[in-house]
Amino acid sequence: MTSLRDVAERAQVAVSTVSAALNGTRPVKAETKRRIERAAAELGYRPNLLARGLVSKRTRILALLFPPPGSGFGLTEMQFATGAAEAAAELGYHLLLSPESADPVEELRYLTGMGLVDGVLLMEVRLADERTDFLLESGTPFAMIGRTREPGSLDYADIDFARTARDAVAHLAGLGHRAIALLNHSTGAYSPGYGPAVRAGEEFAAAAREAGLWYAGDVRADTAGEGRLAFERLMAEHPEVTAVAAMSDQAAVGVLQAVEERGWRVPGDLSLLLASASARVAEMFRPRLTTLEPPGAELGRLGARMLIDRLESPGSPPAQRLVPCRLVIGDSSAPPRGSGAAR
Amino acid sequence: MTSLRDVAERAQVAVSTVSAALNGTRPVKAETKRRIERAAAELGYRPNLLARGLVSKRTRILALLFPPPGSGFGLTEMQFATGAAEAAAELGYHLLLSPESADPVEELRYLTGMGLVDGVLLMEVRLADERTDFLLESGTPFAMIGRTREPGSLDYADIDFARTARDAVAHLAGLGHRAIALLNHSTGAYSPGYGPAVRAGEEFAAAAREAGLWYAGDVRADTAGEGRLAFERLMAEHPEVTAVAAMSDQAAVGVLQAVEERGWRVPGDLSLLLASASARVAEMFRPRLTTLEPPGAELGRLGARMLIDRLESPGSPPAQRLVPCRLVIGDSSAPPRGSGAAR
DNA sequence: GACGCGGATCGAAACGTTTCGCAAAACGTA
DNA sequence: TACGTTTTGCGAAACGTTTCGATCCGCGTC
Repeated sequence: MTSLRDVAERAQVAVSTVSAALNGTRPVKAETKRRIERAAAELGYRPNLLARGLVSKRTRILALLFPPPGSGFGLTEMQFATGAAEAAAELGYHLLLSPESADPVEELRYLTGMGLVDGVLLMEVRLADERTDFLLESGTPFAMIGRTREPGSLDYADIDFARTARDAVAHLAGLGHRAIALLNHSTGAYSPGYGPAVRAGEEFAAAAREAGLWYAGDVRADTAGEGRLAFERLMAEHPEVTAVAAMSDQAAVGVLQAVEERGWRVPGDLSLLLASASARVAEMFRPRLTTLEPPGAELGRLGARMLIDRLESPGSPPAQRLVPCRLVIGDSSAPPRGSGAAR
Repeated sequence: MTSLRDVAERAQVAVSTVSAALNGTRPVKAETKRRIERAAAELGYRPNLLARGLVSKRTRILALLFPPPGSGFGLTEMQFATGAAEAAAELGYHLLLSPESADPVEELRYLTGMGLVDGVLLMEVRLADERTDFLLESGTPFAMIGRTREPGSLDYADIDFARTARDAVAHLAGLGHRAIALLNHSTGAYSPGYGPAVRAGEEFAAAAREAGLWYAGDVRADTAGEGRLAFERLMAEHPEVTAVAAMSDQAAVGVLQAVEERGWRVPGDLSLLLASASARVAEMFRPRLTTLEPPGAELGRLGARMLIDRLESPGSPPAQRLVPCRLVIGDSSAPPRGSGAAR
């Protein structure tokens, strides 16, 4: 491993001069600089990040905490990670992928105490999240993908649920639907206060109200089995519902089962929207589902970028970005049954 | 940030003694040790990884290179990452998620040159892979998820394609199929020599031969459109084929389209297997597809573990593990058309 | 009572950087 | 020529560890 000293020797200057020349920390005579750069290139010199980090207290490493598997870790969550890693790499940073153990706060204490990471990127943020409390208290810079209930002046990138819900509702209302339902995540599978579930619920309700649509909100399912039952119950209690938006792809599978069982067809008898699933997933369904595709990679990129901004200019105003899901129209949404148009 | 020196002061001993006591590097009198440990706990001391790494030349950080998005990065690939991160964490290591740029070797040179990572975990390995050449030459420890054509004494964890193909073929043969086809990845989308494509092709052919089945191997598709066309062509040329295994979920979508267009049903008229897709994905299809679920998380875990073994006992014999995909039987495989059994 | 020995602890050096006060050289001006 | 100013480069210290030879102490032995 070639060090700054080797370069200094070869270029016939002092170590500190090499450092200055290579980093542009202070002016170095053009000719000397050239000589140093040549020596560095010839020796294939690469600065040692550890030594640099030790003195500068900056490692240019970001940690991304990811929740234990099973808690709905899908394609979208992976896009957070790859998007963040890419944005970080573009800006000269690295991303550490840290699995979250049973005690996330202890995990964070450990992670930040080592001096290894400059900042933390949080995902799967809950409305009240102990992790943010710890990070605030410990003074560790961080940004969130998702957000707490009162993000105050914290940095975050999240889905624009308000906009997304209104787009979806407008799509359905435009087709002629008058009564819709949101098949939300079940409270059991996710810790209570799981942001997306709560916000989707609130915003779909608001959007439906604004559009003058009847709305059933408290229908919940996360598995195919649950989805089937939930849909049956919904139809029993509210037969007027002609369109359903499902938050979970698994639950959508159950709805399709139930639809088939009663001899119905999608979209003739029921319009089915998939909320929070990539178009790639929606394509696998028959018929191709209309979907609200979450901007996973973009949120990851934004999160990483705002964290880096925070690190490099700590005083700047908080960055808070909301990005709507993209409505990708498939073959599962059509005018409601009995409207005469499609059958 | 509390340092070794603070602990030493509080415990009234020398810095080096604290280091020895905390790491067990050399014997320290029980009472002294207790005193030191108490002081460390009271101060909330955490060793600084950078300083430690600087002298020990070991950071306990592993890098996982992941390919640029678009090259078929799905749920399985993500499981490599999370599995590896978890296994690493269990053993006290960290995982750096590194996006691979256009020049992977330069990327590696950079990554390993900084002294930041102890070893590298490679995925999406090709049969002839320049990255392994570089890593071997530079003496960087590494392990592969996947493998080159001649892995020699390299460490790897890969899918057991031979076993997987035989399981799949046995399943189909047992149902009565006599002629099958593998809908492989198209050569265009993947760099030539993409291991899984080549090995799946070879092993399915071998398994079919052994089972006495007629086999069509050179059918390729990676998108729905390609899948539809490929299937149509297959049926035109080889109408005797009654079962298809698709390597790509997208291609399977195309096959289902084509099946529907000709008024057929799955599995009555065609048995369709999904190779290399998680059961969760297979469930979204109607009917639920029979699938060969790759052991993504396990391969990730194995890869991380063998890399760590290599780091901690460099002389140990190479670890090479093959794990078969799990055959998850869905509703898409049944006796062949015309067999009288199912219709 | 001197000597040697082993266990326990200490102190200093080293890892590869950055940072900073200072000295040397170069230049312009009186 | 002498002096002040700017430019350029140097050397030492510091970051928080690990490592290793040196030192100190108590004890048994002859």
